[in-house]
Amino acid sequence: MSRNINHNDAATKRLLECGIKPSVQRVEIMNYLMTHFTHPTVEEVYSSLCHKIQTLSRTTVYNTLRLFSEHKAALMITIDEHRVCYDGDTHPHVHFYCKECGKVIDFMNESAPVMPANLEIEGNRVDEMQLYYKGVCADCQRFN
Amino acid sequence: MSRNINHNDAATKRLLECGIKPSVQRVEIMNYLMTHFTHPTVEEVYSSLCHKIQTLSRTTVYNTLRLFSEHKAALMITIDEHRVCYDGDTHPHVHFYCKECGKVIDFMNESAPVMPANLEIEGNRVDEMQLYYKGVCADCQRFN
DNA sequence: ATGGGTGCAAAGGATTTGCAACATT
DNA sequence: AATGTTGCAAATCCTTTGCACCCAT
Repeated sequence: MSRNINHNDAATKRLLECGIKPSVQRVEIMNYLMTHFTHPTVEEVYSSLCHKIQTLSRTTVYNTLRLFSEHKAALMITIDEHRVCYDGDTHPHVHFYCKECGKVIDFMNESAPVMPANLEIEGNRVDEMQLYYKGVCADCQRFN
Repeated sequence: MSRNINHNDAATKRLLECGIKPSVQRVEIMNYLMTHFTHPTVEEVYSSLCHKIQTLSRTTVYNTLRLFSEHKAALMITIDEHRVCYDGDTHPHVHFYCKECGKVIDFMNESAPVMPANLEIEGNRVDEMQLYYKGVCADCQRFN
């Protein structure tokens, strides 16, 4: 149980650093993101936490994850045409999407674009860069 | 009218090069993509062409654009969390998404990743790379 | 008691599916 | 005739919205 308290401390710290007021739900969702690197969807976060927080609603998960991404406390990933997913790791790295199974994988060794401060291109203010690769993952190649 | 015939010839040629059997609908949709660089959504393609092809259905536009992207005749862009859009220009270039108005803009001068042949990373077959920038466009900054 | 946070139910919207009609070879 | 293409209607699924309740300050 002390493990859990520590995790939640880290989550709370992260929220405060990003200017987000911690609530029970927000801390648990951030804790989930900080301990699961599976690029979860709203549904996955919801169904993983709804037992722990009995009253949790999907709406709150939607609101919270959106809030996180607006405060750069998490990354919103739109690589999957069907649904959005989130990443607790906000350091620049490449995401790979498997068109067969929908899985999202981190490519840590590929060079990812690094966001410079105050970038403006042709008058447009840029504040996020993401590099997406798409293809067929190792598992899906094996089974087909 | 001869202009139109020329356009459609180019569209037909492109379809054949990509191994897609040309039909009236497919040629018109490809022609639309090859003459409009606005990153249209399914709805935009549909409502632009439904007067010209009276019987056109949204289903066909969905099917056709998906087919195009599978055959690399067009690019499916998932930068907008709410809807997919398409680009007839398949040369590597960066896409910018305005979070305010949802517009997608090409950044032709930014260096974009170029897809090498037969790329495999950690066993995963990569066959597409896209670099997305997000922020607030020049117009939306002006009005806020 | 005030303001933000939460959650339910309903609405909205994009996309897919099943199937019948149609066109083309 | 056979095969692939189209299009309608319905279904599905993700996400947002409106509103009421609740909690903490």
